[in-house]
Amino acid sequence: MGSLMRRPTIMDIARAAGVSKGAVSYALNGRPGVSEETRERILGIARDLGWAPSTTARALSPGGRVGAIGMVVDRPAHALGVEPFFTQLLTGIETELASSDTDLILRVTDDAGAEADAYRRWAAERRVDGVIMVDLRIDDPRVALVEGLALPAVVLGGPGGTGALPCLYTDDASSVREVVRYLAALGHRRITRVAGPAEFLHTRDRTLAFEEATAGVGAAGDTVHADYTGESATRATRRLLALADRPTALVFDNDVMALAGLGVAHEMGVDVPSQLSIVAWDDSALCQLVRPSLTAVARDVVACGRQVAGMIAEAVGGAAPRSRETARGELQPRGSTGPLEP
Amino acid sequence: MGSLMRRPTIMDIARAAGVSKGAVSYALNGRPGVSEETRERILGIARDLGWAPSTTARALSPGGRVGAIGMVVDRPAHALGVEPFFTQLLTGIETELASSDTDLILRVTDDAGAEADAYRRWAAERRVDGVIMVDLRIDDPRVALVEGLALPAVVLGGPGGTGALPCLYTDDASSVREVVRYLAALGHRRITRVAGPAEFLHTRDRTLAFEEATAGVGAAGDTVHADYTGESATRATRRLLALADRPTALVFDNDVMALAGLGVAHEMGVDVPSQLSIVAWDDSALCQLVRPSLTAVARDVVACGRQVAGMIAEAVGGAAPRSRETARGELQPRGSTGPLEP
DNA sequence: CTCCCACGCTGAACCGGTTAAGCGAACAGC
DNA sequence: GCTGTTCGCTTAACCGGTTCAGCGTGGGAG
Repeated sequence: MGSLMRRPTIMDIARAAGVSKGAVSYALNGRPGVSEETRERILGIARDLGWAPSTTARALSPGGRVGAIGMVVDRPAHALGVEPFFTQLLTGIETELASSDTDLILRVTDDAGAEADAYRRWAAERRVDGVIMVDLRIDDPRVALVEGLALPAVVLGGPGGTGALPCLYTDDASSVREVVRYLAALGHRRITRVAGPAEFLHTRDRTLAFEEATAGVGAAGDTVHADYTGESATRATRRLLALADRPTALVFDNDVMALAGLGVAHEMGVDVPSQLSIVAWDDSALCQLVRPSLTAVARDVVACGRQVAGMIAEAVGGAAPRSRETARGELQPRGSTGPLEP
Repeated sequence: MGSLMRRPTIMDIARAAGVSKGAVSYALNGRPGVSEETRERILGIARDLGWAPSTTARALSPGGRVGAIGMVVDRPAHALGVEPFFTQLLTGIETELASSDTDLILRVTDDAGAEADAYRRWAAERRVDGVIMVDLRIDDPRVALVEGLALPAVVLGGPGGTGALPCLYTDDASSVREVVRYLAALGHRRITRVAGPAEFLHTRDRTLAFEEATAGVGAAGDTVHADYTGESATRATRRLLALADRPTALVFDNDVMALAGLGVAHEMGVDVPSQLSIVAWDDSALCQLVRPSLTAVARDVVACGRQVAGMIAEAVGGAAPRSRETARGELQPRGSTGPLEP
């Protein structure tokens, strides 16, 4: 009864029950091969002994799971530093994975080559059962790579451009329309969007929808690109607000950039919202802490994380990959938007 | 060759080289037991075949590395959502681990029991080579648990209260003194600190240092506790600013709470900095994006992450555990602090 | 020439599970 | 009463590595 007891194995259970190793395995996995009576007895002993399966050993048998999902986040460190989106996504994924005793292996890289290497290594070493892919790019080479590795995967993004991989997508276009109509109704006719990097698929989708929607309400709808960091948004906003016919409304592709934009407006003496309206794409606590509070397109990112984790669990289980749609973002009007007051 | 080649095992290498399984193992692990010539040949074949070790199999036999470090973050989801600290730490850890092909296994839980379970399971199944412990509490039971599990570990926090575990600590006390002297020099005599949860060790250390420092300059130095979220700080700040003799300076234990405090001041018509000075403990891009920009105690959290990852790598390698000190936080004066103007 | 040891390698056990094959007993069908 | 089947379990191989004991060989020392 020492302090450093070896943890029980199925062999220990077998000895205690007076049966063979195999019988214990059948019993514990709910498979036929043992009588109901013996099964009960074995389960009881396992419980008494505090037995827990060794995923490591299980993974070794053909077709076994290793009990881990991989995710690579390929963003420059400074971009990741402040963005709530990522942390919220992580939280959602974790809560879902925890329920099935699955670990998340996370890798943060700052170049695409390292990301590809991670997938290759994970597949070769059987370190993960599947991967979650985020930040889908246009013609993303990772899709073919992961398909080639025969690694179960779910893409957060799309639809489209994900090959045969199932994806979890959002109807960004309708949220874009909602935002544009809302701003148009407030009287705005020069609306500029400070978007994320052009290579992201969802950036392009939003841009197309934005152009269509602004044209639809007879407004000028330009898009400039930044990289999700506050600094990049600060530069872009300074330039935009210095224009002769500066926009009267700005839509930022994330909350950090919107925050930066608000700061620049303040610094340049442009009042929000009487002279400039600001909309943030992702909502987070930040948007409500700042004054004026930021009107935002709120998505339940935590729920997204849960969903995508559920999907990868299914895919790992061998289910047919079926793409799903998340709840679309909803506009949360707050203090940073309003009618123009000359 | 076929599209779906089974990945090579050491047995395949052994066959190709005409030697035994054991010899291949010795050769690949750089251990004595094979001639230099044979080793070269085996390594060449392994390279040609594209062999990669199966961590799963390796973990099964006693004494092998699995190439993964575990970290549990036990904070309520909403608290984690916005805080840059965590993401920056993660980034630092990752950059360091990536250089040694080590994976990070991350678990986000919201109760201490689940955290303990994670350590136990990881240790029992040999899923990780070591763990990084954050958010050290007073009389933290995790220390004894992890020591008992004989799991290599490094604590981010301390010094003190970490038993025999090595830790990476910061001299918070001197930063506290710097902040208090700075505020006192500006004329502040009622300084209140909105701290993190009282159960964290670093919270207590800062509180003690704060009481001493404020007493030293003849100022009133109260501490109230919040939970690092914007909401909790909003409530606390509203209460504090409504007091008859309200504080003239507030020190918040993280950037998100400082942001919330700034919002409340604005909402209550208290001008920052002419009527109220605000200091944020951790610095981040947020502090510079907001107006007025927030005076902050800047620590290089990314560097902390790198350091702690380096330390756990050492500990896993069997090196003697030696605690280290990180660079202390430096005060970054910005727009949110200034002399009182009646 | 002999003895001993170091070297380089082999064979087999082992880690903790899963699973196919086999086997005796009970039981049903004809 | 004999055959065939099903049930309940055992045996043993297997997953992909690591590691220890053993063994033949060659070389140096005496």
